[in-house]
Amino acid sequence: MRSPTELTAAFRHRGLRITPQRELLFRLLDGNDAHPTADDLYAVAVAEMPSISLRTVYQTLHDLQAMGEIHAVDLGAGPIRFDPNVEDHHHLVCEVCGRAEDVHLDAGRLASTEPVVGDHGFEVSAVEVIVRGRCAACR
Amino acid sequence: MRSPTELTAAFRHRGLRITPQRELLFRLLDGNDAHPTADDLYAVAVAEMPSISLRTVYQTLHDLQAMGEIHAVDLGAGPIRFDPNVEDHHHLVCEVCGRAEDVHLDAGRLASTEPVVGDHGFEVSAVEVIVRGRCAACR
DNA sequence: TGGTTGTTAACAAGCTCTGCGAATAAGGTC
DNA sequence: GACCTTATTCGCAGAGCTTGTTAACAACCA
Repeated sequence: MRSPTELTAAFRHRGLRITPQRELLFRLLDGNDAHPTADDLYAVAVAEMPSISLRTVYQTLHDLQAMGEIHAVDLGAGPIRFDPNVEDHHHLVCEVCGRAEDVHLDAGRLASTEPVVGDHGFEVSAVEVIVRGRCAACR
Repeated sequence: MRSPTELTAAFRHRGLRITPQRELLFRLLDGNDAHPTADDLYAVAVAEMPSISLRTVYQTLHDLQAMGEIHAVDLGAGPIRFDPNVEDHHHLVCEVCGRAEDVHLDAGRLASTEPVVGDHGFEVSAVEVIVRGRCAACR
């Protein structure tokens, strides 16, 4: 995800308006590597802006997702997480505490899935890897 | 998943009872590679046994899952799918029609994620790969 | 400043899945 | 085969997450 300042420009460029709610969410997401859920973000946002609604959080997250600024990640354990890191990376998910960490798997290694997939006549657009296990803290 | 006959024995062995509902679901899952949802299975089951309830379908799927006979797969698109194929494999998901196909990625290739993961102090129990794209029919 | 139009908040509802309890039926025993 | 014990089923209510709807509101432009 780009910086809040750049996002502001990008939204304006698309004819979208900049509201205090959106600015707040831009800030909360900026550099956030905690893989928060919509509800997580809402909880933090509401502390700063009591009038903000959960609906607006979802709305803004969808807008950002549509612009490719964030990714929605379904880790198969509860609600969808949002990830402002759109670089090529994957996730380690702790089966005990549920926390997710980023992991950078060798792209070349995964790229070699393509010939295999080719046999299926599949046109690949993305490869997601979820590594499940127990994190250092939970062992 | 083992055959319906073997499952019957396995359930009995565990002190679980064999009911017509369970027998029906064993049959519907046997060799089923369509990655059905609980509701999919219910729809087919109800055609044959109008009195069966969705609740029972979920219940039986959980039982089978607890016995390791099937896997629950969250493809990040709608409800959970159930997969009687518990061999080591991964999934291709079509972003257009939503269908899922099995794909056998080279295990050795994925196993080499372990040293990378090791840096995080993570104890790996499973690696799930979802390949997204468009299937042959949807291109 | 005023008008236009995108945004917000609140509420209701959809969808998937689970908890609960009474009625039912499987499987063992006599 | 009848009976008893106990697992199972069914139906419904409800939790949890997410989205649709709409009137009031506010950002932006002229």
